Amino acid sequence: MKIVTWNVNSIKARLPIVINWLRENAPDIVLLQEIKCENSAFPSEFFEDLGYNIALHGQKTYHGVAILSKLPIEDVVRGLPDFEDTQSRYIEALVGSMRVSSIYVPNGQEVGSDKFHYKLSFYKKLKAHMKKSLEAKEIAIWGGDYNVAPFLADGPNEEAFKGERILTSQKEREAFRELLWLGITDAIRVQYSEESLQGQHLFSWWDYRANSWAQNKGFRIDHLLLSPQAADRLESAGINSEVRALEKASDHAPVWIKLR
DNA sequence: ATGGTTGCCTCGCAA
Repeated sequence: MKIVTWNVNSIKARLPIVINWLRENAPDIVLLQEIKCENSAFPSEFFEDLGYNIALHGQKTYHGVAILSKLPIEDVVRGLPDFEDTQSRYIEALVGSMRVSSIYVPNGQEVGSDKFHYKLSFYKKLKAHMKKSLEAKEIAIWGGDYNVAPFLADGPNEEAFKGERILTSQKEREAFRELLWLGITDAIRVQYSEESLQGQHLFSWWDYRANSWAQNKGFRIDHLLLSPQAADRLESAGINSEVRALEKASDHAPVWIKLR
């Protein structure tokens, strides 16, 4: 069972790249973020042709999340429960015996700004929802763009973690780690420890600006978080960073896991 | 370094 999360930064702009990647990698479940279109504008037929069922929580111009699955999709939840939000950032569904979520956490723009506080409140509600979900003892996978680089190995250098920068500030990293403290597993980090050679520079996002990709100045901000029942079945995990080098690439690469 | 680039029913905004 292969599951991937990918912030595509507009599904319409990314359609050929995404379709090709799905054809070559054939994941069973695809969690998309930043589709940047309303449900009615989503190019569903291209994905249906590849055998995917589709659940959408879209929005025009900004945000928008989706779940694609070769197995039937049931019990769809749109929007983070108990969180008033005009932005489409959360969708959850039952796929077979698995509960899967596609999450686009607010960027926060600047530490201390209104958007930053919105980001922290999103995290607070996400934590509450995850805590409740864990009680069901299901195989649960929360994948998405968390807009936080949790550990020092998840950025280009120590400098990137100094001061109060967005993606790496103390408050953001703590908000993310609080999810882990619930008993949740960060799939990439459990496969590749911070100390290991392979664990270095496992980035999922490179800014379009400042020649970040060419210099490999990226961050690991896209994560697949697993309930204990899912973590017990974790076989392998990885990031397809080579996709970032393609013409017209998203600024994010796909992050995947295989579960037994 | 407050720049840089990309996408959007765009001429500013969010990332």
